[in-house]
Amino acid sequence: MGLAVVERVAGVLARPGRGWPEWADERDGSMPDQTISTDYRATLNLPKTAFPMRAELPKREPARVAWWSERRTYERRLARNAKGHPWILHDGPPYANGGIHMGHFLNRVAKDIFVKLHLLDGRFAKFVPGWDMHGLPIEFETLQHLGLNFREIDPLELRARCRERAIYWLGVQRSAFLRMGLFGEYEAPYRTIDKEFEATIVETLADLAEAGQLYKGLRATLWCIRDETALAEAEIEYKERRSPSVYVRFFASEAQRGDLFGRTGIDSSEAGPLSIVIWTTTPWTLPGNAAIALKPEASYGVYRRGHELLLLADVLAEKTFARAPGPVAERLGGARGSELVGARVRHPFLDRDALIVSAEYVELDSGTGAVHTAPGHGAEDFDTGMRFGLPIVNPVDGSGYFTAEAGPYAGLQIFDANERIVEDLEARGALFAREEYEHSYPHCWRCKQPVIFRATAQWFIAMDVNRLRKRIIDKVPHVKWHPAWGEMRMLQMIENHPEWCISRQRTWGTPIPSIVCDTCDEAILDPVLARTVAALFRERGTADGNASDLWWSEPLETFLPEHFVCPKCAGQTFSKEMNIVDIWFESGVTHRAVLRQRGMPWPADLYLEGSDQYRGWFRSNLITAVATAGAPPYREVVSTGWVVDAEGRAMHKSTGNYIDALEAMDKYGADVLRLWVASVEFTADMRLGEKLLESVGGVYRNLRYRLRMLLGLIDDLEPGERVAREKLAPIDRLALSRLDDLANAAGKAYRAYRLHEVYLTLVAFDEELSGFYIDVLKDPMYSGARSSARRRSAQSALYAILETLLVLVAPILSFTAEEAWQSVPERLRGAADSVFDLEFPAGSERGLREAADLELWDILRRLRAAVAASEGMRDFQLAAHVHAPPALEPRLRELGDNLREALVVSALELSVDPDRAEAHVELRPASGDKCARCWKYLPLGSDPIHPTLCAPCAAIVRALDRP
RNA sequence: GGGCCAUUAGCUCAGCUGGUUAGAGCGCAUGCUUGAUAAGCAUGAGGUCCCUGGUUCGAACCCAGGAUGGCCCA
Repeated sequence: MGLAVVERVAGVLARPGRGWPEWADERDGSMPDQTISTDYRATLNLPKTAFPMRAELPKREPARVAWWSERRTYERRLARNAKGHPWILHDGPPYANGGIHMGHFLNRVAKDIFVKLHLLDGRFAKFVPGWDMHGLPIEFETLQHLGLNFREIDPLELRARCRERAIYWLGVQRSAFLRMGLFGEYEAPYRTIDKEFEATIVETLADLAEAGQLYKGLRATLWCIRDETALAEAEIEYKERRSPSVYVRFFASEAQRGDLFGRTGIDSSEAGPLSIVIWTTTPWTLPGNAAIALKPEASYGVYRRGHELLLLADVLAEKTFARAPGPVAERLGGARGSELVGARVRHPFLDRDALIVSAEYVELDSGTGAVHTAPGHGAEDFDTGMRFGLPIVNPVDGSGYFTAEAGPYAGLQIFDANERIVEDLEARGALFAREEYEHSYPHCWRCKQPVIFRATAQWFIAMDVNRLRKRIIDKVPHVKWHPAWGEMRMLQMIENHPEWCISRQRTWGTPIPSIVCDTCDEAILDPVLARTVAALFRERGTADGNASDLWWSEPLETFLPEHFVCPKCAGQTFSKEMNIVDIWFESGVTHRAVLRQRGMPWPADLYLEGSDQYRGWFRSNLITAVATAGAPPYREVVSTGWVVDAEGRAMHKSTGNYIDALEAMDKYGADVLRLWVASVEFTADMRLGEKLLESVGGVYRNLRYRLRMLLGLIDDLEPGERVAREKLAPIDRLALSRLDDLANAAGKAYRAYRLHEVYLTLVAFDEELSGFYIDVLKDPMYSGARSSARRRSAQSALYAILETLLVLVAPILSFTAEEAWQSVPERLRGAADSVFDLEFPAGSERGLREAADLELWDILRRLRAAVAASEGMRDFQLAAHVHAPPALEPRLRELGDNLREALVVSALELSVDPDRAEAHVELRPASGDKCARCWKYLPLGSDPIHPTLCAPCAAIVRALDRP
């Protein structure tokens, strides 16, 4: 028999790579004694698994994406959940015009995590991704690419080119999204160019028109007089330009003079003409003047300067007077801007008044503090005009010539008119001073000519018709906002925002099917016509996404209802208007175009986007939903912050701190980046940099190694040998109570969208698992008899931990969880082909038993920590004496040998100590000698054939020797 | 310029309605282990809780003002 052992030893030593290191003999004088003791290593049950230590994520992940796709893992799980309660995260469409950055990564992965969570939870969590594919940035980029102005290309041709471009970018983004490991209907996403989508847009317009929610009104737009087109902010370049800078007197009439004297506390006997002095660099806008804006809280004074009286801001008086030679001025009286509101003065050359109004934007570092206001010629002026009900004077035509409304200047080109106007002002005595002025002025990106502001007719959604604004505000609190301040943010967006202008004079988009009466010029958006248009889109559009080309390609008669007459003048001939709808309106109807389709309910359970979407998609969807369906399209809204660089600054391609998502995945692997998403508080801004990702990589490795250890420990467990929970060894039962606790906490955090809390919970458990439970189990697992009840109990608990941990971690570390699940012995995996076929642990109602278990678990951890932290001898060299208070002692005694295991000592004594409130451990050297096999200090030599072994080890080894 | 958000250890974050000595993980240092080994365990160092002022017996926490950064507007 002895020989048999020696032979076995020889076999062990001969195994490649498993010999003693060369330095072993010099290391410790006792080595000769131990040489034989190492021989028993082969009789231990050491961890065994094929799950590799090195993740090699960038290499392995793409194969896993293909694996999921081939096995249709998402689709099959969704089908299995078909009877479950739906849980729908409605996807906000990214814009299809570029590659993907870490902001996309965060957004997609956060969504994916919650989709997977709910799939695991048995919910019908169908996820239909979408893309926003129309709009100016794509049109702009395409035109630049072609080197053309949009008037130089046939609209249908331009639309075809834009469509190609958008579809190309959709493809680029989709493949990057799949690389991230996302689940969802990526083979059939929704696109805003789909015929059903475009039809829905137009139908929504029809509904709004029918409800009287649409109107056509004026709006100040940037306008290029050479190209005769409205421009968007993106099409503007700022260049230096030289303009006349003029200070102009607006004289008060006799009656107006009296009013102003009263307001400024000046004696009515004061002689001389009174005027308010304004400053402008665009004299040609003076024909459009309707008001003078003052800063409400600023102080204004009336100054005598020679024979005349001048009113302007006190802080700017000296500077202004210095521009025109004259006597020293004397302040006679004054008032706050707000006190002057409502007064009037005469227009310098037209027969009308200018009203004094207030505006916060008036600045006091240049000019006179009295701002010439022409609502037709400036965005701020326009808003002020709306607030004070000023006439929107628009005396300029599309090519930059004055109309009859401009009186004496009719027919003049506006910039040419500057000189004439200044001369006339001078002749009338209205010119206080003039200079030339070099300043930054907006120019058209295409023709490089200076642009102007011009009031144009646009389509609006009326926020206050049918109390729409009020109805929206009432619904906002019905939504659950994460974080909670989102509610206030949204309320402010709705309250403070003016009317929503939904028309654009562009080509790449969905048409607003409005028509103009040739007789009376009335613009009409007829619901019946609009529905005809939508129906034709559905009927004649193809899968290419060209349905709305029909508005360009077909004559109006195709759409016009029979016997249609102008509701205003009964005219019978009409023309198409060629406006497209704002893309925010397009994405604003995704809830109509996507939800309720393909078995999804309305409203959605969740919208999750960056915090810029309070202004954008959250808002646009809310408005169209309340306007057409009377309720918000979402039950809950989660907003995320922005990904910024390691120093907290915004990422830009131009500043070089930009991180490309594909490159990052190639370097770190999607799972490390996914873990980063969970590791940060995503409702605030998130910093990201190399160093940070390295450290997340460290946490990833920890998690991975512990999964590997669990896999290694359960390798030889047979399904039939799994021990029922009630029959587990006491410490294993405690471990499962702790596991339930984890599942509860993680589930709660997940469902509240507190990902970072999930992460902290998992990492903390992982530490506890590794530092305590696994450490404690090593001895029984390694040195116990292979199929002993003790080992099978421990393995059953470890298996439960592994499975639960994989489910908890799968939404985040999808690749790693799947890889680990595939490394679980097939016989244990049962019917679950994928980790995503498992069930999310149901929340347990924590009972008294569980609470008591957790308490005991913590006591054991504390006792073990005391042993581990003891100086000098360690672990099995020690024998422990636990002194327990009377209430605790029986509970510890029930643990039996598990108590000794938990402290990782060779021997344990337990006694009651009535004087102690807490258990206390006293340590002394263990008696006996180190067993060559299990390393515990015990009496050795009970078996003469195995003199270096303790009795239990000797019995195990003998059993192994039997054939 | 306005609204909102953030600021706690080198990094990522906890810190409940104000209450002893402000915690965790990662990283770092030191030691142990060599039967999780490109691993495991223990111990330790590390903090002007952004700043200033106020309220309070007591402030990371409440109030006011400011700084820096971010988002949305202007």
